[in-house]
Amino acid sequence: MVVSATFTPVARLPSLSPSSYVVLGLLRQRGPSTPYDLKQAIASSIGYFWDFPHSQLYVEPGRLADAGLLVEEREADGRRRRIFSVTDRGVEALEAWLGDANASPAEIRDPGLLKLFFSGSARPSEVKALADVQVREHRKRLEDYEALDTRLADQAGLDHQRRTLRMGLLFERAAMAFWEEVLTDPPEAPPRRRPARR
Amino acid sequence: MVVSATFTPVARLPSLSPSSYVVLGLLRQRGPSTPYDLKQAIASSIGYFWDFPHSQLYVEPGRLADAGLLVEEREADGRRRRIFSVTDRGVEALEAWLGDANASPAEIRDPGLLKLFFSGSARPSEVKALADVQVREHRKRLEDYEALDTRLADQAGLDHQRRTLRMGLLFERAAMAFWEEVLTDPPEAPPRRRPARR
DNA sequence: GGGTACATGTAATCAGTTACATGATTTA
DNA sequence: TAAATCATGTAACTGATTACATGTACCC
Repeated sequence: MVVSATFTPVARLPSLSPSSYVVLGLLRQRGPSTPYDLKQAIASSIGYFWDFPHSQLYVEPGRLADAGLLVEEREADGRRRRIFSVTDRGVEALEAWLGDANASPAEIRDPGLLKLFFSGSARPSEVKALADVQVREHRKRLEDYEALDTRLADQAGLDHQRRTLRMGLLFERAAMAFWEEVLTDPPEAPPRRRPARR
Repeated sequence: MVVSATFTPVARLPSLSPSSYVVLGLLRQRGPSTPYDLKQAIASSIGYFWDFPHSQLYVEPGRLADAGLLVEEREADGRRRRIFSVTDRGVEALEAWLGDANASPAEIRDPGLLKLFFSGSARPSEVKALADVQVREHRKRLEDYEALDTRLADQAGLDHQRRTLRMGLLFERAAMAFWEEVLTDPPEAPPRRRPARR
């Protein structure tokens, strides 16, 4: 006779990515939500810092559900949308992550900065055009943040979101100052390089 | 008799990613280089803002070479390393990119901030621990940048690199101030949420 | 009732990451 | 000459993006 051993029926945790935690964390904050709800929530908050296309929000929750961290339900009525909720194990996973004070370092992934870095060989007018656009875009973003901040200030219980936004404000202010400086005091063009090969 | 029409033998440009431009731009700056050279160069400069694992630096140049933007040579001697150089078409592609003043917006991809955002339900001590680590890490990073800046100041022709680094300095200073503020004036914990489902 | 914007999802592709594996050089 | 570190690469996987496709609600 075969004795069935006790084993955990839960799938091995596929080490979770930042996007997993965004999904997990948002569901925790908001309670049961559809992918579209998440999309909306992201668009007006954490998406400014960590964005991804909406298609992810249909795939990633599925993964998390497979891992037992979420459960999926279907609406009964017409749309039959998928509604996800965090399970106890999901909360555990989230809290384990939050409880670990270590985090890999920030990366300012900024295509504009990347261009500046490589603009040594470009014409000064191009650098100026770049900086112009950047100042405009950062100003716009800054205004968005300020409006958002005002909204958050009214509501209780959103202090962590608001605080995170504050870093966004600081960043945008720094970026604006930076690009204005590029305009008023442009970097010097280096001596011409030797021509490329071939 | 078949008349061969004029056509461009160059492969269709697979729209280039930021990493493509990092490779292209570095090769332009440095002249012919091996993947390892690039790795070194990235580690002490643009990698702080836009990093990727070294394996990419063996794959991506291959892609660019297929697209006709680089040429690959082999060392004749023992190691037979692969040496890549930018072609005229590569320079064109790079300059087209630099010449376009538009750039998609920056994303501060910061796992630490992500944790803060979702720490509403965490214990205050956890937030404190997080902030402690962040202050330490940002201070360290700031020191790195300052050392790097001193080195760059000595050399001529690196003004654009140095300028880019300046944004890094501004960011790190802002981040340090921010996390110190989290320590001295922690965000308020929201009222307890309803328990998760299941 | 036709158009437009919002909403919902899937499939194919591709870039990026992880893991592995090994070779070459220096140093103890 | 063994150990350690630096250097070089590939393969498999999987997460992310792009593109497509269609459904539903609202507005004129």
